Amino acid sequence: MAGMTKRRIANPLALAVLALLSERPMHPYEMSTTLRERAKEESIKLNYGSLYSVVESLRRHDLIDVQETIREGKRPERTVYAITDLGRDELVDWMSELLAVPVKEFTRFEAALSLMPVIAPDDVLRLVETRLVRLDAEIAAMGGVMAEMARQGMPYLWSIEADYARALRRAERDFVRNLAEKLRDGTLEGIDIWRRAHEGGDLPSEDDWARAVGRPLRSIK
Amino acid sequence: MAGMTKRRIANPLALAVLALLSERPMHPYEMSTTLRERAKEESIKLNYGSLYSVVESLRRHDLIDVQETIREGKRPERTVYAITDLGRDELVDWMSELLAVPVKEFTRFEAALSLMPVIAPDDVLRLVETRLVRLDAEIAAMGGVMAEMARQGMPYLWSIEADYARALRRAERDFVRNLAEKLRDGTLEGIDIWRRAHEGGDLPSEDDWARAVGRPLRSIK
DNA sequence: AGGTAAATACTCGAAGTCGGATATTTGAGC
DNA sequence: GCTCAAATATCCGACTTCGAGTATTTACCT
Repeated sequence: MAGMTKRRIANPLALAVLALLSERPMHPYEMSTTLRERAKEESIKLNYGSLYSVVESLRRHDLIDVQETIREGKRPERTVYAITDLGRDELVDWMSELLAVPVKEFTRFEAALSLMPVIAPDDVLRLVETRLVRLDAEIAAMGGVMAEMARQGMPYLWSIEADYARALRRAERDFVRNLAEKLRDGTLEGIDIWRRAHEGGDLPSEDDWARAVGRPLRSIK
Repeated sequence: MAGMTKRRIANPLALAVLALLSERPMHPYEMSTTLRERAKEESIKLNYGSLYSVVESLRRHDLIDVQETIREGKRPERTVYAITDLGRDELVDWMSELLAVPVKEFTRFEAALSLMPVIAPDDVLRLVETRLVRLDAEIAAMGGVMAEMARQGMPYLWSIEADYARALRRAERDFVRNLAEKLRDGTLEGIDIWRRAHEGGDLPSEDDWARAVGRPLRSIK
């Protein structure tokens, strides 16, 4: 259970393939349409190129097997795959690890926040205000999708990942709203140095910060 | 500002390189140590192999330039790079887009949630309870790091990305806590079908779900 | 003086990722 | 019965990513 050894196959799409094949054998194209039908595309990045290489990789590692290769008329051949016992074990083990062990995810917005001082504070304010509007719109849209799914009689269990995504977006929105306020009223700690550095027209240099703080800079951690 | 054309260079590490070179010219190894010193490694995935290819890619696109190549003693050559005007524009444009436009990020936990029914509900409960403990520990540790940075006189601005990461983790913790409760007291909608499907020893099939709901399955969206 | 750990500075190849190209068949509308 | 869009099913090559390897120099300890 949740063996922490580095997994040779890491793409979540491979996990989805194992999950689908644990229901019944399929060929890759059917996997892609099934994922789309069940709206898993929203939570697991699916693209055709990756699908076929991921399937081939699973086969090489004996987690799935070719069941048959059929050809109907002159269409391209369809190769139908089935999950192996090894694949079933891997599915449970991998899922257990994903559910039990939080891992750090590197998001783009976090990267941008960490480099924020390269943009002048007033410009940042305008940009995050724009983000705020879009986040609110997105959150509302997510609510709409979930309501529609409920209306169609689908259990919450089917859209739980959407609910999770919305919870994260809400947290982001609250954070951004708070940041915008602190930028607007000037209470963000460090904003004075940041603003002065940009007044000269240049980006703030390491020295600007060093002068402002006690001086360390080379002694963090 | 924030031109939405697909960026040929997408790796956030390239953004960090542009940001560093906007301060002063550097060679790649110095970039890596500087990023580490400033704790940017926490928010921007850094690995050596990627660094050198990303730098070469930036050079090919004329966003940075070779300034000089020096050799001290018998050490390997150091190639020092400088940002170009084009690079400065790209930095501002890219940063603006990252700050203003929320994009969907595919997290592993979201993928796992969407495939959750392949594990029996009681097992899922144990797994997410473990996650809950680890999330609490992680959130506490993040608070410790931020407090220590503040103690050393560093402005909040320098650890704002850590604060954001913590806000997301807190939202995740609240979500997971809520999920665990609903699993424990059986109020999670759909749990009965889920549990019955696993009682037979098999994983729930599409038909199990189809029988349980109105029947559509092939008519979602 | 000798040894070794850490720091310096990159290089390489295997593997994975991605979007678009390809080639056929079915279906809907006129 | 003809055409054009959509569906069916996969392949390809350019580009990235990643971890591990290489080779030297400096710093420190005994």
